[in-house]
Amino acid sequence: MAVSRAVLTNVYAAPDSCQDVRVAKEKAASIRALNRERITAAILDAARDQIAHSGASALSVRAITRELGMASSAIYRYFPSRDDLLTKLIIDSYDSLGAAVEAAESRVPREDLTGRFRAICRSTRRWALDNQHEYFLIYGTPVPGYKAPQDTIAPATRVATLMITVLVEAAAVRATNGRQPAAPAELRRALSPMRSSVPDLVSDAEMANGLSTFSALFGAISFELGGQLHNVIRETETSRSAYFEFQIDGWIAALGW
Amino acid sequence: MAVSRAVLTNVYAAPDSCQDVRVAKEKAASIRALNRERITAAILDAARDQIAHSGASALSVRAITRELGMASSAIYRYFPSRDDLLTKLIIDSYDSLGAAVEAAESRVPREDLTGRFRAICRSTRRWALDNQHEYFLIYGTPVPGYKAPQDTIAPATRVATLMITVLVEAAAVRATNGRQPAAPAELRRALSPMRSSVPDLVSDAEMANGLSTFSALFGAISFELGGQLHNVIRETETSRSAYFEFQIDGWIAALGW
DNA sequence: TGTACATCAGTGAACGCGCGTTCACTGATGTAC
DNA sequence: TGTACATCAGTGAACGCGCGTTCACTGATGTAC
Repeated sequence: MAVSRAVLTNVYAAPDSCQDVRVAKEKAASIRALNRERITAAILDAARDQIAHSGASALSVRAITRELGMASSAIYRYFPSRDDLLTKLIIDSYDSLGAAVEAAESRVPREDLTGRFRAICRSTRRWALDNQHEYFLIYGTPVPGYKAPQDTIAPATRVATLMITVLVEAAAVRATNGRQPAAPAELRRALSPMRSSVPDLVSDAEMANGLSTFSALFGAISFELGGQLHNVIRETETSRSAYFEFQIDGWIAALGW
Repeated sequence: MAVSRAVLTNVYAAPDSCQDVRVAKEKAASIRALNRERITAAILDAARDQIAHSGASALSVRAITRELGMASSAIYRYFPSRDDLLTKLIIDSYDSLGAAVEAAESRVPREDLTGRFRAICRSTRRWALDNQHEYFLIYGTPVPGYKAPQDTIAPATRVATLMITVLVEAAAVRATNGRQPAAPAELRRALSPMRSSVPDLVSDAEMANGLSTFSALFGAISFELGGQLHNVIRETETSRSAYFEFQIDGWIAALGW
């Protein structure tokens, strides 16, 4: 009980700092609202810790509140149910990955298309290695019975959107050199849902290729994290990245850039 | 209780058939041994049903015994613990996939290398679509805290072994046409664990390429099963396979065959 | 600036549930003579 | 072929645990006058 209090006190004590006071004034935020933000963040942090330690399926609201030193019922002032908490964590994971990849990609000169592609691949892998359980939370086994709500869609597409952008610009470069052959009707029909969010400039084959490369990227990462490379690729970071870089070269070649 | 009995009776009743009697004679199997086999199989079936319905993490020995109408403690006459049961299921899944892929591959004429490669890809996907939860049991999120024992290794490598065989034969064909350039030292070192089970005939680049293609295959399948193609590729079997066939062509091209 | 009321955060007990595993037991099957 | 003993399969009660969620409550913060 004493320990619990200490944790909560730490959480409450934070508003002393200058920045927090400024923020409080700017937003005209009440002590209540500030604490609410702070504790919500503490809950999410504890939840992420727990996922990182024992996986998403073991996520338990009781364990979280225990960690924070609060009554197990208190969490219901912040999240209506375990599922809502899980949804929030999923959205945050997508956003965390999306932000990391966007940041890395934006540091490459716009005209360096393969450089931008490489940056996307590398930063996705980097983030996955640094956040293994969060990676599997969003790209691992679908949780049975869990239906992803609407709000997850936008964050989920950030990396794909970036990839498509690069694909489009590459197609623009290629387009000055000549037209592409038409894809078989069956493939064209298969791609129709994706077509609606990709300019006509990108041919069907380029689109399908890009998508296939995209899933290959995640396949490579899942293999590495899932232990499928055990006894196959040396278990050092140097070797693992050397093999990954080899793969990037292959993907670029397959894209015809 | 009455229902339970009925279920068990069904299980026990089976030895009436000619085949079972023959098997019993051949093996000089006692009624006890026969029942043991039958009930072990019934437990595994129920377990697979449960996995197919609610995923591996929800696997519960109590639910299995309930389904079979036996006391929850009875299962400990067959499996020492839940973890051992899970291990057996994992091994069976690997074997089921392995057998399916080997069967499909063996039906293609030996000299048709790309045909054999195609057969491996298609049958892997087919099996995964038909056994989604078993697929995620072996290629999905690693179960936290679960350490795969030695006995899973051999079954786990059946598909990969098949792939390597085709790779080796392709390298033999290629070898008559000329030598391959040496791979960078870093990549060569990264591949060293795999090297020990692949003949020198296959160059480092070919090996790395094959492995990368292999993970791309599983990436593609995981994307399809995991719902990542939702709103991207039309949700019909025709469209999904058309896109998959397109990918196979890409992989073959990337392998340089 | 002070007071009265409304809102909110957090508590602790309880509900009802399911889980894996152990244990002493009974009755059926198998084995040795 | 029959008997005596050993092995095995299955039972049902119990242990000890953790879970998500509800509820009536207390005390602190916020708001309107």
